[in-house]
Amino acid sequence: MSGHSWDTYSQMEETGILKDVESQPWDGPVPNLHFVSHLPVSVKGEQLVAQLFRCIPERSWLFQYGRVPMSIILTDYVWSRLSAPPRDSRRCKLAVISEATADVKPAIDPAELAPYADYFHPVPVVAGVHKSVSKRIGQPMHAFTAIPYEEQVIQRGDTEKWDFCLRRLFVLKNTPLKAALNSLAPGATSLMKDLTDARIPMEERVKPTKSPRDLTLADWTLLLRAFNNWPFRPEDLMITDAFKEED
Amino acid sequence: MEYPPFMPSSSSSIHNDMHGFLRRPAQYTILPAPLPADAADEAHQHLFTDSPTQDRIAVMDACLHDLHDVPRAKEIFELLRESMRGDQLLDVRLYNHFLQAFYEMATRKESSNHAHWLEEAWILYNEMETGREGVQPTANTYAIMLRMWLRFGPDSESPVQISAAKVHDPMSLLRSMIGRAVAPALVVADRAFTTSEEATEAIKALSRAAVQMSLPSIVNELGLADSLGRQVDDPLEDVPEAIPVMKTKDLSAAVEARRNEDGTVSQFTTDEPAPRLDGDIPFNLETLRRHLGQVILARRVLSEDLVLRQRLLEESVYNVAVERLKHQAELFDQLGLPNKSLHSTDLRTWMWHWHVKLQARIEAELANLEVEERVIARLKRKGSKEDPQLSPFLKLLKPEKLSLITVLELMHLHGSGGVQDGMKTARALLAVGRAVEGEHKAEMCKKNNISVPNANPARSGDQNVFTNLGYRDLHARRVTARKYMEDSEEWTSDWSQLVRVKIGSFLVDCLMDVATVQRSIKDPRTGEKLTEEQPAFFHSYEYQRGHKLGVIKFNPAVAERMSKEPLAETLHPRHLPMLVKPKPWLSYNNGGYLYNRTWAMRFKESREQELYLRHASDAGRLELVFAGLDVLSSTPWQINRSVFDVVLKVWNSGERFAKIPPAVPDEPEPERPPNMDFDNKAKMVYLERQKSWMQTKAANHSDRCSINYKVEIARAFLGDTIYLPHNVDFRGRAYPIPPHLSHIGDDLSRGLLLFGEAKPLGARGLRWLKIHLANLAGYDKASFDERVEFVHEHLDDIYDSAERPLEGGRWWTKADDPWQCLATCIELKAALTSPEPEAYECALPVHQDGTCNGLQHYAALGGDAVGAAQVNLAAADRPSDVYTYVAKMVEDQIQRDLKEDHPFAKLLAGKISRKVVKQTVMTTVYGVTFVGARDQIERQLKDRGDVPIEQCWLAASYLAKKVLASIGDLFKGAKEIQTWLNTCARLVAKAIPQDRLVQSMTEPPPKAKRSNQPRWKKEQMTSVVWTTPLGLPIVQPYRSIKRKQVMTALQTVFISDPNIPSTVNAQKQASAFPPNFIHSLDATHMMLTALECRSQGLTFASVHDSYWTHAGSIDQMNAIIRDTFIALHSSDVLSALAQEFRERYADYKVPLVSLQGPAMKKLNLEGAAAPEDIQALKEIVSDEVEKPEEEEASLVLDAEDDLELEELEEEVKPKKRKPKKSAKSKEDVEQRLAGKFVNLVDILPALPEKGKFDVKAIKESQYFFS
DNA sequence: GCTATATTTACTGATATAAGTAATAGATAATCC
DNA sequence: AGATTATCTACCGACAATATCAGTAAATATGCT
Repeated sequence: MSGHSWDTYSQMEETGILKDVESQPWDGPVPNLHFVSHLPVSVKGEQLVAQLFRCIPERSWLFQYGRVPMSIILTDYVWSRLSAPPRDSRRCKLAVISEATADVKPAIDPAELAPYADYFHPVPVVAGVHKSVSKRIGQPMHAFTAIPYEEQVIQRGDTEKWDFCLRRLFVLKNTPLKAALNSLAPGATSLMKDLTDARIPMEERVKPTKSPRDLTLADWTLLLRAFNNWPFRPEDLMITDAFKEED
Repeated sequence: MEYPPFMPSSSSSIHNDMHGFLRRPAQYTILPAPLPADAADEAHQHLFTDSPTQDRIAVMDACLHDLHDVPRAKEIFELLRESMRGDQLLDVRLYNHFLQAFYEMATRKESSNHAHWLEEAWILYNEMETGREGVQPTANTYAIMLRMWLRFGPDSESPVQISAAKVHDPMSLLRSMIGRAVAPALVVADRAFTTSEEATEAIKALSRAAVQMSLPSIVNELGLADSLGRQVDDPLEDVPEAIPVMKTKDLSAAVEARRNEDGTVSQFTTDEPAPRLDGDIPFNLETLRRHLGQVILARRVLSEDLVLRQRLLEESVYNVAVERLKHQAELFDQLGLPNKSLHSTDLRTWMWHWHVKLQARIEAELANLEVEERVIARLKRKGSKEDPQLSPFLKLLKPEKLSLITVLELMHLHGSGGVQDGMKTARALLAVGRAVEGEHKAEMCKKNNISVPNANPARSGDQNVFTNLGYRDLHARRVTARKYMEDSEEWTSDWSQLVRVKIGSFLVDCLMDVATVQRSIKDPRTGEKLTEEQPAFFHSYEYQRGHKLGVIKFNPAVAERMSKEPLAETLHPRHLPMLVKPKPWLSYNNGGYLYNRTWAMRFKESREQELYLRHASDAGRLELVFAGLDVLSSTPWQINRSVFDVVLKVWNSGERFAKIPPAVPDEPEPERPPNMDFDNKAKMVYLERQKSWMQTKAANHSDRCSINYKVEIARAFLGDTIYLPHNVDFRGRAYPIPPHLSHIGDDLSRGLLLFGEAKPLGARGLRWLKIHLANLAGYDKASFDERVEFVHEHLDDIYDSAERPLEGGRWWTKADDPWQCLATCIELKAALTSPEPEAYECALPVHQDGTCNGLQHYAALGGDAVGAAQVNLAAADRPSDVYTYVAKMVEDQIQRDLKEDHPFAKLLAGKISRKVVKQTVMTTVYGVTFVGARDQIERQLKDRGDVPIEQCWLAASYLAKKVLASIGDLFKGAKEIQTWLNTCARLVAKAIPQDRLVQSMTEPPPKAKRSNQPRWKKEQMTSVVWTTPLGLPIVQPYRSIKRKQVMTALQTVFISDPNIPSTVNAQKQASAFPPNFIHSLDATHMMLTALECRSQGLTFASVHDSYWTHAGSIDQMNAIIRDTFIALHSSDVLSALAQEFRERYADYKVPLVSLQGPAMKKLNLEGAAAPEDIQALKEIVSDEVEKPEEEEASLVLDAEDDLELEELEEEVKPKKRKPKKSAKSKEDVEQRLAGKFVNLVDILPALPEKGKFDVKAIKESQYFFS
């Protein structure tokens, strides 16, 4: 049983372990279920945390029970990506999604989690830096708790669109929006006028020179609204990656 | 051993000659390995040019074109000549080009610059005369200078005074010509003269000079040239090749080109007085050229109208395409429909409009660019690093052509690279750049209307090419033809990847900017119809395993349109069969298509391959390779009309049929499960399905596009005799160059092709036709008699298939190869129902395939009787089937395991079919590993469906071990040889040339850049090179190529610079060597067979190890196949290879550090005498150390640091003496193992012992090839 | 006028990216202390 | 010296990651006598 497998959770339900969990309405109180995880120090860990946040707007996975809080221990590296504010060089897709979906707060003072060897296993092979995965072992750790917002800026069913726009635009994370928009779809530059529309209050408008990395959550929300209203928006948002063919 | 009576044995002299040829003293092409990237020096430039130099040459070439910027060209030219860089690329034709350009500048410019340019020309000519720069005047040179003298010399109407250079009068030029053995007749017929008047003038001038110099023979020759120019064209022109050589008998007797050893034409002699000048027929330059061409090429040149048709075919695609687009657009305009929606749905109309707009845009942008680059050029200092200018390149073609190329290339790339409705940017940019380059080169090829040789140099009736004399003659003729052809062609330089990408990006960027479409959709909310003008293309990115991938995508409106109508417009002439016999291969890059530059070998990204080929070609060692290719290229084909009709019907129906995928998917798109919004698992499954559905759809579409090409090509060539020009891959295997429709293609392509000529079957041929049919139907494991019987039993089905292919029982569609089966059914029925079946003339190719050809060669090499029997090298009553045998071996082992209650044995018992092991057995020749074998078997098990899916993987693991072990047991000889080859390659790849060793130790590490790589690693530049018995040098290309990002208008693209040398990939070199070596052998066998078939008058074609000829000729071909195989393997191929390694790598050293790996030890342990081998290795080491003359072998090289030489010597000396006594101590040996070098040749393992099997036994094996 | 220094520009190399390590995980050569 | 760890994983025939940023080298501007 692995925390990575969706089956694990449905099996837990089947076995009745979660029987005493009371479902709460989304705008109700936090359910009596709390998800705790120590992310594996590997690619899988990053994958998992990203997936979990993306379940929030769809209210899938444990969020069927309501706004289940998550407490997660993770490496400094992943944390910095997850919590990077606008303009930060590490600002990324994950940061925007987590900011949009949940109130993420540090749970433990990172200093309490150091030194690494006192609290964690496995201990790094040697203190020196190795490569890739093993170099991350021994990094300082962070812990946070995320409570999904009652008010979701990502509407149910819109996760795909957010995913799509974020992915495409973060490719050109430091390129002015008016140029970067082009890679969204043919004619997508026309979205720019929605972002600078005179009817929008001045402070809410998004400057065409702003780059994806600098966009605030409000900016993204505006952008996605425009995208959603755009009749020419692309259709297949799910299958967008190139596949390498075999035989 | 004797052939069975029905196999005619060929004349024994041929056999002796071939055996003799294969045992001739070896001639290797040996060149130094490339130097490490950080050690490249000037001397290195001689062999390997760097990219900046290549760019400079290309810019210069482009500047010269149409006198675009002659001063700049000259500037670069002088720089290059001065620095001696890339001088192997500075062809004499380039010098001539400059002379020509100077001449034209002198004639064109109104200003007073005449004298300047003329002076430049004479200076350059004088330089050429000295021969200092490795180039010598050619006929073209003399012609240009003569023309210049006539136009501007003191006797001309407009004399120009030249003071700064020595000017040569006709006498001086003539003297030089004679000195260089250049025939004056060729000079006066040279392409430099554009009109008959000019040529006449030249003849007069030279004649006068000859008279003054008292050279009657020259006077005669020129008189002859004059009269040749007045000959009427030959009325027999169109008679096919059967009448060889020349037309007018008296002329051929009168004129004899005397050829020197190197193939230059020195003189025309005539026994008779010069023919009387015929005043009635005016002198015609073209006529003279054609006649001379025949004399020089010693063969008929192609008739004018055939050439014209081919020329039209090769040059007109773009013209045809543009006409079609235009026509379509006009059609819509004429209909007078302002209706935009109609307008917008037609792809061709769109393309036309893009083309029109793009043309204008290119012109404008190019003008900007030119100004910009001029400014940059003025600002930039000389010598500073600069990107090559683009405008000269873009000026090479007219904007309309650039525009069309861009549009067509982009449309052509639709769906490539696994991108939905789009393409990878990098590929698109390169493709466009390459297309522009190719088109320019083609234009240059077409520029001069030169005679094209027709007949094959290795014509039947010629001297036997395997004899010394015959070979030399072949060589001499080829060199002559080559010189003639090359001197008449424009020289063009190759562009670097960088230039291609930049050109591509310029054009694509323009296109994306201008191309728009009207896109209409229904607003998803309001349902209202919306129309908007949108870009037709857009640039975007996709991700592939977290890696960014730049893509160019089509607007959905365009994509939708494209998925419906496949475009035939994007076909390129280089992708089509030829209407005339391909130009014989005159050298490594001259042959095949008449008006497109084609290479005799397909290179990987490896300059080394090119270099070796060029050297071998220039040294005349490739005669038989070229001759063999010429045989394959000159096999005539035709489209099988009956099959074509059926294909067309099926195609137009759009249905799935006999491997043709349906036009619209026959499976519905997977539905979104309702629970996917909250069930992640369901979502995943859905996405998976969706993805695979899309993939199938894309695959179907690309299949249909490819079939569409085939059908279109077949349609275009219905009723024609066509030819497929061939070249070889780097191992020497031959392939037809046209990629779409050729006999090497899929079943459909093969079914659509027939030999160009039909030949009577005869009794044996009829039998073979039946056997062929059985083979195609999949009934190929039985004896010949049984196969014939099979056909007799299915005659009804066969007749039904032939008569009513679609309406009847469709028996043929169930065959393994349905389309070929249909073709054969039709032929067989036609034969059997004809009044005299045995006299029936049949054009269908009948195949003889080697059974596991790779293993056959291994068995022959190792004299392995057990293996030989398995692959039908030994005679037997019925064919032996390896796959069945191996399956049985595995099954037996499973039965044994069963007794021990092995769980997988229980699961798999009785399920080991032939099919399960087939792929693995086949791929052992390619060195398949355990992992690969397991995957293959897993797939097969899953296919069977009677093994639980979740157990497949482990079961496959269990089976793979057994299968591989069984194969190893069965083909012991093969395994040993494989290991030997692998070990040799591994050692070679780790070896370092001696001079590098000393040098790299001596010179301090360049700029103490922290290198974490040990020096010896960086010095590993040696690829495995060997020479096939036919003389073809083979260079394994595997290196660790470094790619870099380069900036373009759209994005950066990640490309490599093939000119930057990089270290070899030792693992790949080693693992690929066994298959490559075997393939180089089967290629040799095929070539020998092709040559022999030609000399015996058989039509021949091949698909690597499948040899084709007419049914009636099969017996004869079978004899030849066996003869050539025996000849090949009687020459002790492996010893020759070992010997070649010893010579080629004589002074290469292997660092012992790289032999420490377990594989090396294991390899030595695995051998028959494991401990002895180890001991031997140790002995060698101590020998090395003790030999005083082997200084460098005992150099200590620390693995981590680059030590100074002094340090080395100090360290070495004490060690050198010490080990003598303690050589036996294991620790000592091991200690000395680290950080030392041994001679590569000393540690090459001994050849595996050869078994008892005598390869001559195949004479009696019916099923060897069958 | 001319070199020394400051500033700008060009170039190179490193790094992050997405996300069920593409559908899969065992052997082996290479690399670290 | 010996364990650990990246790298394959069937040959050929048709190829191929990229935007951004930090650090450095080179070029230009500024400063100084």
